[in-house]
Amino acid sequence: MQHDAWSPPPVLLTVDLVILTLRDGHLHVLLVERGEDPFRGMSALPGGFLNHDGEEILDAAHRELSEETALTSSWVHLEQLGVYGEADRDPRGRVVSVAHLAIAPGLPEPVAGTDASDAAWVPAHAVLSGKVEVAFDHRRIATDGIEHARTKLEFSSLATAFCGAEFTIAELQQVYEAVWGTALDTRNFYRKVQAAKGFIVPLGTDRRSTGGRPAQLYRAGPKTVLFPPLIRPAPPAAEENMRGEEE
Amino acid sequence: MQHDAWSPPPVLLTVDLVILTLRDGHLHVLLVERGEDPFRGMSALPGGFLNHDGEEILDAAHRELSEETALTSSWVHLEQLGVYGEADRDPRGRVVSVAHLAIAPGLPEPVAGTDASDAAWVPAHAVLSGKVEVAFDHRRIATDGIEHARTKLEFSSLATAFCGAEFTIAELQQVYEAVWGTALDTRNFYRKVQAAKGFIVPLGTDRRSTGGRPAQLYRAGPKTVLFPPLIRPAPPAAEENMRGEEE
DNA sequence: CCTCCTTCTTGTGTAAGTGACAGTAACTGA
DNA sequence: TCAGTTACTGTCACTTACACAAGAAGGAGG
Repeated sequence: MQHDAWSPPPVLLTVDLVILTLRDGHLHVLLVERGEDPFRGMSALPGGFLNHDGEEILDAAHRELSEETALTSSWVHLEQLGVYGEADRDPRGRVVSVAHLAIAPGLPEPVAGTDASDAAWVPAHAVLSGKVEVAFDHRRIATDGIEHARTKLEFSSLATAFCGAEFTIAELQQVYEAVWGTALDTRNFYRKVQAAKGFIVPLGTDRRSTGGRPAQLYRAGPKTVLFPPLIRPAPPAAEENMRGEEE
Repeated sequence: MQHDAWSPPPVLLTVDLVILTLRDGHLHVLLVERGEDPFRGMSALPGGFLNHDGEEILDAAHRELSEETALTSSWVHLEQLGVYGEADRDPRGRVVSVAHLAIAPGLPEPVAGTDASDAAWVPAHAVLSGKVEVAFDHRRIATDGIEHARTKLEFSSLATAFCGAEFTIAELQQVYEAVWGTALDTRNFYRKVQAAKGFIVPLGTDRRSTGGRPAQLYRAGPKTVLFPPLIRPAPPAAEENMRGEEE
């Protein structure tokens, strides 16, 4: 089927990042304003081409992450999300993007002064709902990334990546509430997170005065998979009445 | 940072397939014997380069699937698994592989007479344990694919992809037992699969004589996400005794 | 026709988990 | 010490999960 004269078509690889963080109790995504020509001036996910032929994809993701944010690679969760390679997704030609999901503790400073013309934290719902236009197929990538994070919060200890090294259970609950967009019962939350052994480990009763009773501090535990998981409450939608459908 | 003279390094894209099926009650993976030069003669996952610049990745996966198996694209589950692009994974140069997971109903015939020198169904445990050597990083890809399938069996209706259009609950249970490698309680299994509305729908009490009582036939239902999920029983390993760890 | 064999199908009791609910504990500042 | 703020906990009703064994429906053979 393949002649010796035939050679496979080369493609260009980019790395795109869905960087999530919490700001004032809401989930935010980092978007940059494109300074280059396709979609110049439009918002887009941070990302870029491989630097050189030998650069590892994950290293490129780390590089882009530190270029766009002032984050050291530690304390940042970074994982591969998937490939987006539709033939017509980039007007420049065949560009295949490896999307990554990054999660970082709250970064109050809206990063700026980097390669990209401008960078800003945008509320996640603004991207999901389409209020903010984004270039390429980046809305789908962001949507997939956010949904991935929401699901992974249920079954893994990913939520601790939104917090710093030390956090309180109340802060952890805020993470879940912000990412899922739902309110949770405090008492049940306490019971569940403490029932999942290895999720969080208590530190020496440190305190953090915020005007009330001091909170116990915890750090992330060794386990990355949560058991039992924290099942996300079903949204009020999807009510399907099926009657006469027994046996 | 990037000069006008700079241009991103091109890479070659391949599509690799982890094709799973059930044969005599055990999970099998399709491996081909490589006829080309890197790792010639060694077993590998079926796959290949993009045919031309405009070929969609998913289409390429379908093409490779039908080249290696006599399967029509219908009745085959095919989804993207992830990207494997380490710089030194292919001695020919920078080759990035988009791995896919394919699941097909039992194919008793060991496929042959295709482009690849030879194709054979290999028991999954032989690949996982390293008994069978495979080229490139294909052992990791296969391992990831199998683990992905195991997890997805819990939360999606993926198991029906291992069966034909019609199946009995006992056959569906065999799928779960084979993929997970564990025995399941028949009564609880019946209750659970029937509790997940939209998972399977009964047909008109057809029968299939196997010497015993005829079995009810079912087909896959409309729902792709299972609720409640079928939680996989924890393997006997991973017993961690943590004492004095209360409160 | 009866019996045996093989396979499919079902119910119950108990243990654990889940969700809804409100009040107490610990500290700060006036 | 009193009010304000935040952190933390216990119970009860209900649902779900698991372990467990007997009956139903057909085929084969006497």
